[in-house]
Amino acid sequence: MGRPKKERDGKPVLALEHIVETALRMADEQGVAQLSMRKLATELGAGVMSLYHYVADKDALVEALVDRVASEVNLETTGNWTAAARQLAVATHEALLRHPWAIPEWSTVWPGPYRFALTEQLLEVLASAKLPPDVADLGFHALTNHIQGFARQRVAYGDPQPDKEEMNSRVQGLLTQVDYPRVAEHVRYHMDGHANHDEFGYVLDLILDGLAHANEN
Amino acid sequence: MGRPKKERDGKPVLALEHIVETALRMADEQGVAQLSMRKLATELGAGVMSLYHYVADKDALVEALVDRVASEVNLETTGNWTAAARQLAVATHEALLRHPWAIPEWSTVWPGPYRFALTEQLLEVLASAKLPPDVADLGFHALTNHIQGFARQRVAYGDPQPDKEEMNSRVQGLLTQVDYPRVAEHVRYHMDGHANHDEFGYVLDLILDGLAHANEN
DNA sequence: ACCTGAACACCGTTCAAGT
DNA sequence: ACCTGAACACCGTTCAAGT
Repeated sequence: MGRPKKERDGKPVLALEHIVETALRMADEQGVAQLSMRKLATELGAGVMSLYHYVADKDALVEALVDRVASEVNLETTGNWTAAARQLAVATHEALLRHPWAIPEWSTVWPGPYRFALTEQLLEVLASAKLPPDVADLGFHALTNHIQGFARQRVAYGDPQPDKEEMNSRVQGLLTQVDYPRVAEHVRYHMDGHANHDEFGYVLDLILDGLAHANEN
Repeated sequence: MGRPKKERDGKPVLALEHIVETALRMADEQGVAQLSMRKLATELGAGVMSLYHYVADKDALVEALVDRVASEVNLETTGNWTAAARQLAVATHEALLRHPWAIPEWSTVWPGPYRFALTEQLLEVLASAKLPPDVADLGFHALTNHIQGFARQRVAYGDPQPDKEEMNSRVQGLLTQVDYPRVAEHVRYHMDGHANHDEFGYVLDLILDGLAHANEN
């Protein structure tokens, strides 16, 4: 709002980090869809075009934002490869839940350095397991799909999103609907909290056990 | 282009089906992101605002488009429950590959009737397996995540997309990169076609076998 | 019922100009 | 190097009006 504008002493007012942090906060509050270069600039107390000195275009900003989310994932792990893979998966899952707008972007957007480092780390952990190459590949994608898929699902069935309050009323409609009894039953199952609490970890262990088991044959 | 405009005889020029089919073709050609109400109207030889007599807003159009993709999935199945689940999964996977722009929308957008019918059918198939409720739920999400995740992955590693030719050059850069050796190795593995061809079916069977096996204990 | 153009309130981004 | 306003080429959608 009524912030000091322009330069202050000789130092730049803007900085990439400042831009990204502010954009992240705005995305967390209203979703990426609602984030615009113009709103972001206003929030920063700068002219729109100033942003373009730090970021090539809007896509690059979103990429930076997603990578900022990736940066929250702790890459240090302890224990054997299954423990390590589990830690990476859980940490990624939690980072995505902290920034739900990032879930659909996660595998759509070109990865930044943090995202690459995370992928590298997970692949490295799987490599350390000395699995047959095809099993390792399959395991990587199974883990990856599970991380994203579950985050999406958890947000969908979980707390109302700032982004989509319309959706919540539609979900209510579903429950009193009669055309799709199994769907209604399924939604009710999740709403009652039968699932959510640690289905993520449960399925994760199934995948990891499956991989470890494949290694013994 | 130079099409006949306005009414012809007494009949409406536009029709929801015509709008959706045209929009679908445009989305297939250029991606949903490039699709605009204005371009669509021009393509149809109509004024922009005419569209709003058939569709509430742009979101509703995209929902209709995604449901049009869902409508391509054949719901009739044969054989036991694993065979039936397999058929639904494969048919969905194929429909998504036919319309890659729909993959990120698939679980983001509110489902239309065809999508609901498909979900209902898959849940029904799983219900017929008489699995314990938690296993059925877990199986549903595993299948669902696998369908989407694999379609996404296959498009990412597969043929160049009309949408994102910039990405293809970035992938090339990755291969000659040295910072992320495991990532480069992984991408090369996929590019060499070691995976893609039927990893989808392979992992699908792992999931189904796992569910069937869980049922025996 | 069906179709429409003008107008409004937004976008991202190019350009030319300022310090 | 850093910042900027004006301008351009787009958006989706409201409104009031036409048939």
